[in-house]
Amino acid sequence: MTEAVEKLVKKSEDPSRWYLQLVRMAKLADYGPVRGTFAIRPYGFEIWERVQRDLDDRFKATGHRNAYFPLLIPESYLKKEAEHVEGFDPELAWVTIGGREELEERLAIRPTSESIICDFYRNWIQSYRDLPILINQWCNVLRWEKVTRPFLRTSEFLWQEGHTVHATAQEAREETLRMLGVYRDCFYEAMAIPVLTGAKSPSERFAGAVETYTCEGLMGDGRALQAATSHDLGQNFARAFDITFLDENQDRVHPYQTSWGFSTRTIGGLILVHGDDRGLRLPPRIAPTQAVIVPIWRGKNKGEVRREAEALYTELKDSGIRMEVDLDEEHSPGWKFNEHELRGVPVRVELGPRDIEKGQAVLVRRDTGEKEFVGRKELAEKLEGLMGEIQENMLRQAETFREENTRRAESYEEFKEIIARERGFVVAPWDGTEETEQKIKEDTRATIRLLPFEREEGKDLVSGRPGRTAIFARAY
RNA sequence: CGGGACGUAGCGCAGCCUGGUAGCGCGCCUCGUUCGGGACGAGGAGGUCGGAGGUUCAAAUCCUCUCGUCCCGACCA
Repeated sequence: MTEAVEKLVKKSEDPSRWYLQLVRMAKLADYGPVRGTFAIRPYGFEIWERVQRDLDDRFKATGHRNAYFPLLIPESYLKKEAEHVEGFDPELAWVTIGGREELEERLAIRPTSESIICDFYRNWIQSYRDLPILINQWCNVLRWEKVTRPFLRTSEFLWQEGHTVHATAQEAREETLRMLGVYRDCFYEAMAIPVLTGAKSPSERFAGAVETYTCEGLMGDGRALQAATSHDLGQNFARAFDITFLDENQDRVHPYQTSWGFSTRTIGGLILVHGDDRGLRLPPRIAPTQAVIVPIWRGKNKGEVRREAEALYTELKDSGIRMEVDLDEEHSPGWKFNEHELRGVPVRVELGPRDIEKGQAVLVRRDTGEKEFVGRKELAEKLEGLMGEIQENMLRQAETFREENTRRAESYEEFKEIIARERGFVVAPWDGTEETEQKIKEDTRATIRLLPFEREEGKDLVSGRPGRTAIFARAY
């Protein structure tokens, strides 16, 4: 390897620096002038578009429709739900001047849209016949963050927020869990990230929610990432915003609401879960380019190789694979190999004079590095099959990693040692009190990531009191 | 928001201590030779030294403030 390749620090040596370098070298994002603002560059945005499309299809399939709500939220709206303001107050950015006039009431740039959406919903909902309301919004939000990193924590970020309204508590709860499942499927099937799902502890709940459910992924450095959340809001917001409807019995009652969100943070998760020392690795389902053809030519046969590469490109593209052909004449094949590996392209197709002679091409998998010679006629079919295989293998690799890094702690000593030494997920009983949760956090910096749905009883490692199993980790 | 480090060409850095005409590597542009794991030669372009104020005949260099970045902690998708 040459020194240029070694410019990317090893993931295992300095994960933090590796991440920042990779984001810039792979042209995913670039820093903005204001703290926490970033430009998502075309390659990064294409990944987001793929994820977005996958999720959006799933939302539509479960009966949701998209809409758009205002960016600016009057202060008085935010204040209506007490817990909600308190939760977001430290992170708000305010608009106080419009044109040249000082505003009578300052306007918050949305950190999330519950409050302003509820204000609309109050007017839109009169009767049980208006329910359920199943609306999703794709937008940007702003939270004044102190410590930021591209994708993982940015002041402004892109996301999707679903806001639904239901006649009964039961329906709202079902919706909350349904959307958690939708996220889970997207992570597993599209992003090849094996997330764990479960409920949050009360202290980690969304401000204003009755219950928060989460998808938690385990990153390559053993830290957990909250990747998407789904909230059962109960009647909290309906009461605060005075949303009511007449039910079948002619009684005026408050409806039940949910909200759920998934953000560009997941791109950070994708990088951390799948990336390696050579750079990014993208699952085929969301890779903007699924296979790249690198022609290898010599002076005398350049024209021929070039023509063959172009023909192969057209042929494979027509068979439905997202192809790219790298006809750049300034760089050597070796340079291109490294470049496309850095970008995480799932398969490289090498085509040189020897291959043309033999009527074949060389396929190299990004996930395993395996090299294979394939006859020209079988190429399209082979590639198509490879996409599925790579997708599956990447999920399997991530799953294996997660399993190897999920440990049961039998004593508090052991718990502390695991967090200090290996990190990863630690499974241990919790007595349900905030005191023990807080103590563990102070001692180890690990927090409860989730309470699994499968209830398991046990004795709390700190207090000795009876409790249920929780999953702990140090989080991003 | 605390503790530490750092802002000099697109990227990585030297110069600062001891003030005196801004440098190196990579990248970029042109031409030629190359091309199966980051090719080579020759020419060339590019910086109000993060910003503001101060000290000085003179500031990248000294002082003050400010903005930003990174690492380690407290809060969050």
